[in-house]
Amino acid sequence: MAISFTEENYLKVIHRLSEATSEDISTNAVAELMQTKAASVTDMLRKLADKGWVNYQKYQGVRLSPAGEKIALSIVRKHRLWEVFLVDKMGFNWDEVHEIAEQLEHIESDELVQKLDAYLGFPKTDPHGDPIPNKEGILPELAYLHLSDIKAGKNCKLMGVAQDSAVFLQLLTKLNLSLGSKLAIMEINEFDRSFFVSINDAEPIFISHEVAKNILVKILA
Amino acid sequence: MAISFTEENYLKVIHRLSEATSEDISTNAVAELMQTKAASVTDMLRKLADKGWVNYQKYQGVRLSPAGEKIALSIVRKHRLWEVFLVDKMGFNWDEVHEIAEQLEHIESDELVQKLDAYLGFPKTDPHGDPIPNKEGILPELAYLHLSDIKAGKNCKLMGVAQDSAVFLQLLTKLNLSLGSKLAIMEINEFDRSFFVSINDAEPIFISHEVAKNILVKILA
DNA sequence: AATAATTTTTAGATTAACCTAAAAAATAAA
DNA sequence: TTTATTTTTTAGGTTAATCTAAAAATTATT
Repeated sequence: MAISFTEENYLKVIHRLSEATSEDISTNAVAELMQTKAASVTDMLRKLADKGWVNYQKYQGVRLSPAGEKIALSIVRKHRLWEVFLVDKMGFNWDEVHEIAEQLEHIESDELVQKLDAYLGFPKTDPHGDPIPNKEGILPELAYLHLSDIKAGKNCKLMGVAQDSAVFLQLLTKLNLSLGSKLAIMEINEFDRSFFVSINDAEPIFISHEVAKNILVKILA
Repeated sequence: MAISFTEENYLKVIHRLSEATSEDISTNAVAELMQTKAASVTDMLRKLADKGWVNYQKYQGVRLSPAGEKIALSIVRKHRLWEVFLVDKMGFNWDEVHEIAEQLEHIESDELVQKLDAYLGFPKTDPHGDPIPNKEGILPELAYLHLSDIKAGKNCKLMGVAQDSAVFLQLLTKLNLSLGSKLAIMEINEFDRSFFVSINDAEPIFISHEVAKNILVKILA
């Protein structure tokens, strides 16, 4: 069954919201991420339900059906593979690729995706550390922790970010933080919950709680 | 001014038709290439004229304005660069890339186009021998001849094709013809105007006039 | 030059995706 | 448990791109 760019974007957004919760997704939540009005979302949800891609009962919220989940994952897969392409092959910075990948993710050609994957060396994550679903749509659960949840005294490694916005990524770059950076938490300030950390063994600096919340790490042994 | 995929496709089609003639382009000609109805074309031509991309007087046909020409050339540029990418980097055959490039040509990012161009080594032609317009939209005029116009006894080199359809390209591949192939015209049959040619010095074979018409060559000294 | 044939345009509808404003349902607060 | 608030849906419209059928203009043919 044919699918439009818009429908793909709705499925992607519902998928994204579903990752954060096991509850049904509200019309308003979808509207906000889609940058549209709730009334438009209601129309679209009915349509997506007719096509069998979501389960939707009015006033009860929405969740993806298995068919919808499969489509959403294939879009996420394409988005993240193209991001790897843009950074690794085209030389873009990690804060520059999101918008372009938003376009490229809609290119339709299974064969291209497969060849691209091979060309990139079957990457496991995108330039922000987000896992790339495989061909079967299986998304490896990477159980990373938010830096904001780590205790003082720990050493950890930056494995990903919880947000892809250009301003946030540019800030990380300014702080000399990128995938793989080593973080030694010297101190956490009670007052504003800011972190005093040494990055790659350099002089420690301050990182706001807001930033720490959006940094994903694993603790080093 | 914002432009839609559809508008881009209309400009591209008008550009393509304009290459073959200096006359104004008819509504019907556009309708045929756009696979749509003449009435729809009329609507769109008025809109494109309002936006300043074409010159259009009703019943008198249409031609691109300088602004429209610029847009059309940038789409052609992207289409051909992506085709090179698909063949050279992704390993597709020359008959497999047209449809995918039709999608990729609408990706919006000047920076990506520039980086892609560099990554591909600033190619001068696409995998079918068609010239790639440069950043300024200047399209080198490659004055190739149709094989059907060459006299018996001549030696020439295959420089391009006048048609990108998969069936045609697959036939060429079957005949062992590709960009750069050497063609020695042994004989031209008066009856059906078919060509008896030796390809890369192999045993001569027959090529129909229809095929010869769509092969672009330059004569070897 | 008049008629026939073809091409192009207009008129009026349709579909997808969106909107605003009002009504209905669900949830929270008094 | 009523009342107030918030969320969601319905109703009715808009815009872009398309369509069919009919009218108008152009071109070709006697």
